[in-house]
Amino acid sequence: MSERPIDRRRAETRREILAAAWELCHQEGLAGLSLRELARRVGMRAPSLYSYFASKDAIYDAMFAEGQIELGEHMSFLPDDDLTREDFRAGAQAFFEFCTSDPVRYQLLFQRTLPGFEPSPETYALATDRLERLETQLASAGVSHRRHLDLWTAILTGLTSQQISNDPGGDRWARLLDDVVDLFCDHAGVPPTEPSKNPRTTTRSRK
Amino acid sequence: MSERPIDRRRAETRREILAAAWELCHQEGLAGLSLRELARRVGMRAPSLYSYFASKDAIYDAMFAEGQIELGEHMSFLPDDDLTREDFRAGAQAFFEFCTSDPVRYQLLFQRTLPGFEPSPETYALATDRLERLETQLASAGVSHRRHLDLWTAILTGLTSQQISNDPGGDRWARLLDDVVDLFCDHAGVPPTEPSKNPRTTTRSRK
DNA sequence: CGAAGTATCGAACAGTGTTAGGTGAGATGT
DNA sequence: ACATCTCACCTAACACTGTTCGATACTTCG
Repeated sequence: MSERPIDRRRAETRREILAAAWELCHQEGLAGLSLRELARRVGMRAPSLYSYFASKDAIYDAMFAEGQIELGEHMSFLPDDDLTREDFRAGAQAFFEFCTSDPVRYQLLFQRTLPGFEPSPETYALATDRLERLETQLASAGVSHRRHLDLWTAILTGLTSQQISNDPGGDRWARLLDDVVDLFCDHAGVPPTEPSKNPRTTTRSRK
Repeated sequence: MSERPIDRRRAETRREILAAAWELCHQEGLAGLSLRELARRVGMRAPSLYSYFASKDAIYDAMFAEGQIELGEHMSFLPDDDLTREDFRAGAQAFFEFCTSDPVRYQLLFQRTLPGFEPSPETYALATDRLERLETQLASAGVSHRRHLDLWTAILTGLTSQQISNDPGGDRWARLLDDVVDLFCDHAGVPPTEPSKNPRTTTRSRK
């Protein structure tokens, strides 16, 4: 019923526009997205884009949704139950790597930076769903207070945004990651993974 | 020489423009600053502003400088030497309060949000000076590793930005502040203020 | 008073997102 | 096969933006 080839063609063009939008943003910055330039890159004029997206913000919204889905996929390797401290480490690193690998995407997803842009309810639901999943994951490790969830998000976004803003391409804050995870886990009551007979300090894995 | 009344008048108008710019940004958002509207509010037309500021970004730059100076004054109650854990707490709270009390100013000072705007070298020096002062303050408390300075800034900005973005006007992240400061101080080796009966981590050892 | 300096203005330029209305091609119905 | 309809795309235009140019008043000074 909705398999009409005409719809397939439309969806294909939509994807093409979105891909060009990402490329343009990577080149000119997130706010440097110009509809006339975007249209030129896909062989159109600016007004023609409006038959595929209701507005410029609708394009940002679709990009936002894409980014959320990508993040979900990037974090999907984590189990839903019985998270260990090692999982916390791996999760933090995966999130950090996801963010720093594409600052423009990070800016769109996590910084409220575009003047006037707000994700639509359906798109925003992707973000809250992801946060709900994180909530259950933390709960499975015995971290059930919202205080701890809030602390976890604040720490992770704090590190990543400092990394992106003040040392792009470097590792000045990336190197703090493991220590911070241990700090959080100690505070939140996530037991160390290795059955060490010396629980005084963090078990330093030779890396 | 620089006391000519004509210069005083110019400086006065400059201040008037800046005040109107802050007010306009508070109403329309940081990016909602329109030169024509700004000029209208001070009884001018847009081109006249260019005899007081070289560009719109120059206005943002002056606002950035004002914000940095205000932050310096807001944090000036802290001593330069021998910071106690109580000082860390008070400093964190003061910074947090400064940021959340004016999200627009926070956005200008700490988020790289305005497309294309970068503070001028002289203005940026205000920021680096402030960070240097923080560095010496931390060092006076035995916290001399750059890792710890970076961790401190990441934690504070992480908490504040989460507070502003996800719970404006509330206290969801504000309530975490004291715990986080203690967490950091324990990790960085800042001794507790009270002479506790538990001296496990009180030794101020430099590594 | 004339001259110099200062403050402000209108008009215009090159952009921006967005809307209205029109054109031509291809699919569809009879 | 012809008429109809849908879809994709266009041009023109609007209201806005920051910014520049050149001219016009007003102030101050020699």
